[in-house]
Amino acid sequence: MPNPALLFGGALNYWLMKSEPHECSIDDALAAPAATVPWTGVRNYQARNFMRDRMRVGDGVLFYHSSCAEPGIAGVAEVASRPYPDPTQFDPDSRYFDPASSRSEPRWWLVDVRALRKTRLIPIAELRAHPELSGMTVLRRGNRLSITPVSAAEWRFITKRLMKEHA
DNA sequence: GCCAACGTTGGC
DNA sequence: GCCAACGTTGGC
Repeated sequence: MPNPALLFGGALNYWLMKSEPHECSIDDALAAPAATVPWTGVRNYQARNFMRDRMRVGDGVLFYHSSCAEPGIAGVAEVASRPYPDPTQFDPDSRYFDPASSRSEPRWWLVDVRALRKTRLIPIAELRAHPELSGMTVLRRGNRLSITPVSAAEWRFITKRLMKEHA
């Protein structure tokens, strides 16, 4: 088995990951040990597949606050672990418990995410206002995916331009 | 709280 | 395997 980094040309991928700030905000993530949090609770197959099959340690992450007063990008993070089974699926006391899953055949996988820095909040309306970002998956009508891919161009535009502007 | 959009469930 | 009903997401 060749090194996956060779197969993928060593190129990193970029992602946008939604978190509800009352569950885990960018401040919460930065305050965690090693500024790292397990991305628990994803119970959507497409989002799971991104974490389980596509993410690599070091991938860039736009940390997005959702279901809150000010939805938008709140910080920059990175993928900090390889995928592993989400422990909450085995915990009967967890709201994410999945009785249909088993330790021998886990259904739900996650990665650890390390917060790198908090940024000014970039509201979703501002993202929509930039034609450069019109192709972003997260902006698509009716999108509900909590994890979506971000292109290298979108990543550059957001991190190098929007994050340097003032609100 | 509304509601569009979409994923999941389950009867057939 | 179809598809109606239902549940959830998440911006507004």
